[in-house]
Amino acid sequence: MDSNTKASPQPDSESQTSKKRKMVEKTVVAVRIGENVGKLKNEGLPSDFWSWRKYGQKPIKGSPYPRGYYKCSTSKGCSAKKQVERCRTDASMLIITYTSTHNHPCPTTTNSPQQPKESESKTIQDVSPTPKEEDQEKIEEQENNNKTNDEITNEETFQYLQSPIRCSQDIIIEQEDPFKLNTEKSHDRMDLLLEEEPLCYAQFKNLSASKNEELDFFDELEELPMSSSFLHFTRSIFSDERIPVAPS
DNA sequence: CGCATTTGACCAGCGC
DNA sequence: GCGCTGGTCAAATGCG
Repeated sequence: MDSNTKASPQPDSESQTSKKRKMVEKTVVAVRIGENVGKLKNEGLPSDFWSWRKYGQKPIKGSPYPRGYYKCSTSKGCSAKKQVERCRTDASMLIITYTSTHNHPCPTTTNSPQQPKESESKTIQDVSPTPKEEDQEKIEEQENNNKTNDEITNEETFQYLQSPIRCSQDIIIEQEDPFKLNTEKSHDRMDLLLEEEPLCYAQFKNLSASKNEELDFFDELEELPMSSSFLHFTRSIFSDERIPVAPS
């Protein structure tokens, strides 16, 4: 687009090195879109704090659903990308793969026009003053390298993420292992799995009026938080308030 | 009119 | 070395 041309796909970051298709920093997120498919934009594609521009779509072999390619349009020079595809066996599951990192602060913290609600931003900042995916990537890198208590930390995070939103769907991810394949292949542990259950937000809203603004934020944007900021965010909120989720 | 999305083509890595 | 597949670009189209 801007600097990288088609003819010479200069790697945006060192992580991409020379190999185009090899071992880039990836963060995989599984999102359940459920009944909101028709309601959400882009077939229920949840976005995060950044705005994304779709630049391609390709049918993926072995999957009945195409994969969409998105670039971060929040900042012009941002090389952050994400790929969105549906789970082969469960159309209600979206698999979002984030690659590269944002080279700009999260728009949430900068009062972006996309984030009309200020209260949410404040909340996020409270939880994570520097919500950068970069941090997350680093953390994950450390976790990969140093499998000590860091791993435990990650497991805790994973549990935190799972706990409040877990329904019966976690089985799907356990069984359906588009990530596990990747994990086995690259012996790189799955960076992150976050299941999204929109119902949780609705229920959460009912249960916690004080969090109404945050819920309204997600509800309004229909977004799925996933990055480090939201790891903390989710942990902070959900771990303190274990909302029992009863899938209806 | 401007911007985002769609879609086909092209390029490059990877497996056989 | 060849073919396949994934990833990206860019023109065309649609929408606000």
